[in-house]
Amino acid sequence: MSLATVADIIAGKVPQGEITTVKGWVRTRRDSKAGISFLAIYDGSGFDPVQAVIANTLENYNSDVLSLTAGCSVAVTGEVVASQGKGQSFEIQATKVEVIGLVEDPDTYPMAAKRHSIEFLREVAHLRPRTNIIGAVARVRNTLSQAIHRFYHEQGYIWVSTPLITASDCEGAGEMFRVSTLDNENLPRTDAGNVDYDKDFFGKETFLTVSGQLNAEAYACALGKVYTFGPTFRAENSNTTRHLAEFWMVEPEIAFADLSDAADLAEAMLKYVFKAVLEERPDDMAFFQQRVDKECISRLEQMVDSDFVRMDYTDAITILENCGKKFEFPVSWGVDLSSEHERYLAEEHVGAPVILQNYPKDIKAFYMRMNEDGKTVAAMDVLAPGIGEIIGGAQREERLDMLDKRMEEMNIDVSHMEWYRDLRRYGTVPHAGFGLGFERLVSYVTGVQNIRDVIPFPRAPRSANF
RNA sequence: UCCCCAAUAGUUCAGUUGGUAGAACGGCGGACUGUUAAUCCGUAUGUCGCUGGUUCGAGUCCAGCUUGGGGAGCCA
Repeated sequence: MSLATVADIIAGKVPQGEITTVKGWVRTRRDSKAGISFLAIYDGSGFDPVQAVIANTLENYNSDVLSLTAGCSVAVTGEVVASQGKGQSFEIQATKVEVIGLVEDPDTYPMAAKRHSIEFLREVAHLRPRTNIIGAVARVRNTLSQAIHRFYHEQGYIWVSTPLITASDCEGAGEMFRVSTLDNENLPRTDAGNVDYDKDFFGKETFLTVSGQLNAEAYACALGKVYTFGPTFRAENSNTTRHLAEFWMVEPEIAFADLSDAADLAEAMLKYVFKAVLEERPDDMAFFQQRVDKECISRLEQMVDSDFVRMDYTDAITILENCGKKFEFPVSWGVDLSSEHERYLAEEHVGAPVILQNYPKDIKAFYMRMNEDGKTVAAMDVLAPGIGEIIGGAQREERLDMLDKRMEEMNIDVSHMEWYRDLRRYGTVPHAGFGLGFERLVSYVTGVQNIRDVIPFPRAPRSANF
């Protein structure tokens, strides 16, 4: 007797005639008074449940089997046989049904109904992985995550674990969460009356990181090709379908590389992970295609086979100015593109993700490399239809004098940045990298529109439940 | 943070000019069937988000608040 997953049984990987046990949860029960019941059992191993056929001759048929409802946990033992019914190739002819855990009140079990709004499921985040859609999201998310690690590993990148607690308050990527062990009710004060962070755990002000990039640069300037993949925190009061206070980010950093190399890497990485999802999760993707977004599979298939469009910011402005469309925010060279502009470029003008490059220096961060024109920096954004910015990256300023000039222009406190300047003082090299918002990637791949539904327990302003 | 919309049964929703609460699904009971989110019959659902106001009377009108959704800004 063996223990098998639902996925292996319905895929025919368990030989017919073998006695096996599956452990999982009941999705539905259908009774036939002709003398049998059918249980659809899922265990998370794949999208489709396995059917267990249970004869009323089983000793606990009346006492246990007939009281099973959606959500009950069971262990079913029986012979794997070819199914007599339509809808599945293989099923289990049960010889034993063991009830592990009943649902104590089926009438109020939140997951019992057939259809739920995605908003309701958000309120029961501890139970929603039991649904088809959130289960599928979890598997696709895992596949994307594994594929990202595999991609960088195969390309010779080192995975660097950058710190989540940081003292750099000038990363410029947004508001930060304070990390402190001080007693808020009784804060220590300096003679001048300010909070005395010398008394705090780290002896200085500390925060949760908004990006691992600066630390990743240090390792790239020693190990060549590195990446970070971990959680990131932004205390911005953003209430949208594409922002989280806690999200995961993939940040590769490449030494001896320029902007074009970073764009090449972004394109290759996206194609690699799209291909992995298409190959490894056809069951879940078929569900998303049927119920969430008709285009989700064809979109990925097209992208795997086509070159991404690359466009300079300056050319994008010309396109927007001449497209004849009225925008709420007027377009001219030097403005930061807003959602409507990015949407037009990605969704209407190109109809696919587009890589925008070489932005005006005044709308970008201090560490981005100044171009020869003195007006633009070697920055890039990957804009995805329906999502917007999915990747933001740049070639880093490797020239110390230029870096200092930019930090001065942007009023950045250099005192925390000496270590970062050292990277330019001791054997500096051109290098480049980008940040990929992992949840935005999951959202793009699955077609699930709200970012709060592609992370297990979303954290957002006024929302940190479970 | 700003703009718009919503809140009624476990869930998804309907509820007319203000007159005392309804359907479907799910649950429960039964019928029927190698069933496929089965089908058919029966049955119970409830602090109408909260507080106040208008009114003889408020799920319905008004104000404030709370929560949720969409859009914008910020960004990944």
